[in-house]
Amino acid sequence: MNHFSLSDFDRLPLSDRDRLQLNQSFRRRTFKKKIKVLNQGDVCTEIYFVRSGLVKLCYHTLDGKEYIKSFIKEGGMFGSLNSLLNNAGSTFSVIALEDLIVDAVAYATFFNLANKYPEFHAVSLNFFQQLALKKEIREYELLCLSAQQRYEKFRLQEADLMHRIKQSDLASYLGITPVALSRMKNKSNLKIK
Amino acid sequence: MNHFSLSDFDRLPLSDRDRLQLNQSFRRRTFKKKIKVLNQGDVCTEIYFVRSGLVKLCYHTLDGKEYIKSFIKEGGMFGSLNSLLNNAGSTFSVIALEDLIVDAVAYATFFNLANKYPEFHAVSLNFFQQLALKKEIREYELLCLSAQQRYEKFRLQEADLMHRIKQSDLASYLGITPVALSRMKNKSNLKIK
DNA sequence: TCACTTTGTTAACCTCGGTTAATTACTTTC
DNA sequence: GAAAGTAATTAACCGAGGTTAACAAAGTGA
Repeated sequence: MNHFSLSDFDRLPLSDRDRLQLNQSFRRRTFKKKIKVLNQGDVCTEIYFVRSGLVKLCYHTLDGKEYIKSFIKEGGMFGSLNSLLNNAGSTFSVIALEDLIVDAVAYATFFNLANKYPEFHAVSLNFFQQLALKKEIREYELLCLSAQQRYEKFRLQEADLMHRIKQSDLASYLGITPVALSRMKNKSNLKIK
Repeated sequence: MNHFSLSDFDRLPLSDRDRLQLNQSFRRRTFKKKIKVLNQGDVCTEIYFVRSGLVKLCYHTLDGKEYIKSFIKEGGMFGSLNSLLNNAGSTFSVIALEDLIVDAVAYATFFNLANKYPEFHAVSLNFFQQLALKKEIREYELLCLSAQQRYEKFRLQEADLMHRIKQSDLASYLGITPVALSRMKNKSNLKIK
């Protein structure tokens, strides 16, 4: 969940009282690297704004495999759609890949303010629009591109993440094994030489 | 784009004048089977509600391959996010798989009414929420499930579509070739015997 | 600094799905 | 109802990626 950040709220014409309420409803939380921020299956009706650090959102299967949905870094946000919309357990876990600072806010707070301020409603609408668009792009990549093409795209578009994440996590994001990724990288190196 | 239909509007407490305007802004269109309803690359700022029939939303690649994003049947709706949100060309085409009746409405009409009626805003918010959720589920399937598992899931959850679509279109939706799907089907038949 | 753990590389082997092509079965259409 | 087009099946072959395992490299910690 990206394309939307805390600073979006600063632009809203809230009353002093409501702005205070909004600010107070944020709870700052910190997590050490490798700590699980959200556990797959747990209901989580908060939204998290990442101030610094990096997390991975990932599915864990019964046979112990991990598939990475997405990476969220500083400036981004995340939350569980299945919890927010269906009040059900999150379909994925969230794990800190770097020491993490987030601001958490209950989704209910959003709803209350959205009923009061049309501008706020536009913000939340925009958020879900951008999320749907982002998911659609990921769907396209998984459906139409080969692992090799997904790798090249990630390398170009997420250059800064390339040296912040483990190669095995990148492989899991691309939908292949670490062995396959290592193999692939060196094959394309040969072509360059 | 599903989980949202024309009947949602009937429940809205619009004024007589606005309801008339809303009803008048719908344009009924019909398409024969096999006709392209929307061409990949064209800007399309309308939303389509499917009254009867069936369409496929699909990506076409430069080398002539087709990948099916989703099927939309009567009661469902579709539109191009990239056109609605970015005023850019649609990333996919829409093709009628059966004779089709749709009601088309300009997305701008939505925006205008949403600014006027909070209830309307909730409808559009809900729409994008459900769309994001749907895309997330598809992402999960493509990332975590094998072709075989995706086939079984489709067979159970979209039973009515199984005999309305060509096997080659199902294969394209699952992300494999028609040959692979035929092979897979018969392999699992053997197991049943 | 030396042991220990984690991560990445490489090789051998295997499976699944892609490609091509021939064959059969079904639809259209005239 | 015959001809032409469209779908599905099957087989042979190939390549990408999975699996396992052994090894190397790089962190991490007492």
